[in-house]
Amino acid sequence: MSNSLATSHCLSPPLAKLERRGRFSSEARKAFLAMPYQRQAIETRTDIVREGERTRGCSFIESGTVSRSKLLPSGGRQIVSFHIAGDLVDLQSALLIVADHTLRTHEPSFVVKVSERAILKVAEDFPEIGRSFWFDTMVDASIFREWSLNLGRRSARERTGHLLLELGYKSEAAGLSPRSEYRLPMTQLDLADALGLTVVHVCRSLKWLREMGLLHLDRTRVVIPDWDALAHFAQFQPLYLHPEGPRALAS
Amino acid sequence: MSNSLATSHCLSPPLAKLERRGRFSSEARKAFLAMPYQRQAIETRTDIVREGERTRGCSFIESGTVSRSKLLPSGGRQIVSFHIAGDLVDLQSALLIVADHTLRTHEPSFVVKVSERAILKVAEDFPEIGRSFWFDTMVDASIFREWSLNLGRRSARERTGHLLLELGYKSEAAGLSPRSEYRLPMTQLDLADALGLTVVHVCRSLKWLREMGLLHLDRTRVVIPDWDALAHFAQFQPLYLHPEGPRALAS
DNA sequence: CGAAGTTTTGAGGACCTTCAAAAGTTGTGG
DNA sequence: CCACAACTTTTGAAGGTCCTCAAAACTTCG
Repeated sequence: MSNSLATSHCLSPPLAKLERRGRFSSEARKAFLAMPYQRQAIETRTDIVREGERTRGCSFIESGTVSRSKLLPSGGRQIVSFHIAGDLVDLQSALLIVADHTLRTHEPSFVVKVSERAILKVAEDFPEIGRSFWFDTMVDASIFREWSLNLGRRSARERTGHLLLELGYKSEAAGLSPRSEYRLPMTQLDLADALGLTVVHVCRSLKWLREMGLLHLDRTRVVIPDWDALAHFAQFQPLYLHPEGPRALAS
Repeated sequence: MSNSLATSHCLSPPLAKLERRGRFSSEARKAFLAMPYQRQAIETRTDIVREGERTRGCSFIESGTVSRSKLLPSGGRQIVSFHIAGDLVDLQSALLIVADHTLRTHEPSFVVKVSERAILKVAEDFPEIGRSFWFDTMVDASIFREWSLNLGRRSARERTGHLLLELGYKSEAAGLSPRSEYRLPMTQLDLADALGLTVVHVCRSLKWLREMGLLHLDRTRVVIPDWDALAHFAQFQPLYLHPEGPRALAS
């Protein structure tokens, strides 16, 4: 748990993500990077934020993989999203007082924590940053809507394919890998919890996708040999990720 | 389609919703109500915004009921949320350039449309309003997460009960009715599209809930005779609606 | 009053789950 | 570096939830 100070390149991944959608002024950039933070190395399968607890600061992912999940009293778990390097995975803690879901790592990760106050201040002082945060929350919401569609209206095989396409797409957008070949640190049980299925059926769905030539799996490596074929099968259209970025401001 | 001008009480329902979570300064309130708008009467089952189209202005609900839904190329439809009087149902159009879902009325409704520019300006000029918008988007996102849990991990009966509890809760919070007795303008087909089920199975689920004494249905009227019993059965906990409101600003 | 839409019921079938166990992989300590 | 334990993936068999197809009863609206 090292402390702030000095050249804060730990905040670069989230800044880069925000700036993919539109450049900031250099003052805004400077103010963003000047936020005090704490950097933490988190090991695999460790909770960063727990459902029901009061929020304390906003966590960004510098590197690694994190999921958001919700628990049912009866024991069921639903993963509602996966996040990778650069994701502002915990922006909601800036305004929401109590966490409605759990954040947990799926591989050794580095997490950068900034106080809510600093987030809210930089959002207020630099409206371009405030809008960028708001836009990020909107895209998040859009992704949740797509997951509802996935869970409610797609078959297990389509659902599985769709998730793997989304992960590839986001990985490429974050500059981590080509979209059709990436590392997948999640177990099939994790995938099952994200897909609203059982491990057994995820395994069978993956097997079917492999047999159809739509997918190659090698340990933790996903290869999508024909992106368009799988995208067609799973009805994947990246519109919901809003790659077009936010509305440009007219004068 | 009457025009702006004069005392704008059409914007009162959305303003009231925002102020439930924390009062605005009188200048902020005045600026909010001073936004130019268009008021439209929309008949039942009419699209306000269509998936894939460019966004043009933000719609608020003055009165009525509206759903958000996404379509599958294969014809499936998934409703991802329902909205009632006061809901800022279309805030995302302020920043998202192309709509990722459709907004449609479920009863005759009055909708108030404000330009994105006016929204962004009032959010910038009054940070308290900007934060309030952002908070609203966050709560929206939280509700989508809960729907993912609902679709992925609850049985048809639990799912159905959970939705009816959410609608009652929101209806009471909006000051429209007691939570355990409200009007439901949606058909069972609509509920099916929201629950990821078929009409047939929604009908059977409702029948079962009725037989268990957890629910009374009288035409368009829902009565929940024992709120706690149904809430226990459906594992409904309103935490995800964040009734506690946004973080109060220190200093 | 007739037409269109909505709700309800029945019967059969499909998709996904549950339970169980084997095979394969990863991590740890001796 | 091997041995062993814990975990993960895979396969099989049986069963249940939810779907499909079909049609009747009921409601709404012009």
